[in-house]
Amino acid sequence: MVRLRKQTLDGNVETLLLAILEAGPSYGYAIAKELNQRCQGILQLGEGTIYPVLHRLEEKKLISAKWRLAGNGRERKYYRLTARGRKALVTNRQQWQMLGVVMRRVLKSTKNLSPKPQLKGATI
Amino acid sequence: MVRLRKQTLDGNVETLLLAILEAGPSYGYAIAKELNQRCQGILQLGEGTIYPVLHRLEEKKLISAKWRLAGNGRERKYYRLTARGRKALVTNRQQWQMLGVVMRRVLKSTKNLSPKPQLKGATI
DNA sequence: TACAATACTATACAGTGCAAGGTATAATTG
DNA sequence: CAATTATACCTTGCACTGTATAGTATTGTA
Repeated sequence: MVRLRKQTLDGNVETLLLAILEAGPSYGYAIAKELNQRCQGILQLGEGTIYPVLHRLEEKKLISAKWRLAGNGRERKYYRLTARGRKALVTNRQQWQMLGVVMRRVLKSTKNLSPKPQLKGATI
Repeated sequence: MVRLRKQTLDGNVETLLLAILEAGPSYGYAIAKELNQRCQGILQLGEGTIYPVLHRLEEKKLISAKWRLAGNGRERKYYRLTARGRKALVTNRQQWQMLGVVMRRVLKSTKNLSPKPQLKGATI
């Protein structure tokens, strides 16, 4: 599997988790499954990644947690988006879009400049 | 100016610098100017960001440096892409594309699920 | 004379992903 | 019954990266 490197993903895991919770409350284990299934072959996030991020999001009050007993007799910690979390998600989407603009502006334009240095003007 | 946050940009500055050097050798101060001009209103990288990154890239042998005296009597440290740097840039572009796939896959699909919970079936 | 622009450097901090290791219960398989 | 797998959570500590801060030195301009 061609994996996404840490550095590339950096700063976006929070956004991904918020986005998944946007669809409705869920818990860590399920979120991991969901995410990894959706990004099969590209991304594989372990629990060591997801749980700490969830805790951070809770600290920042972007999500809130509630323990609940599931049908299978297991305790699950359900998370849901808070109002602040919803706002943050909007911001994060914008940020993501802006990053796209920057990356495209730089990655593309240099590509075109490099093979044929400068054609303008009569000289050459 | 609506700025790109560190976390959003994280892991991509190296790619940006490599991309700019793809067009030909340059030096820190000029790279900064170039980058900031191209991303006016979105991105503003200080020297405290760019120089350390250049040093790291040099350590990793993705770029190589050579001091040269410029016409204005100033010493400039010119950087150029190495073979490894070129390869890294290719990889980074791929990584960037993959991140796009992941983000779109997650950010979009949840958006559609959230407003209207479940319409399939006859109940509701 | 003072200030801006050019040009580079070093140090130290904070945020983030994630590997590694741990606990505990239910369900399945040998 | 024993062993394994799946479920479900947690913590500690490392490495990487962006960047704020501060410092040096030269040239040109007001």
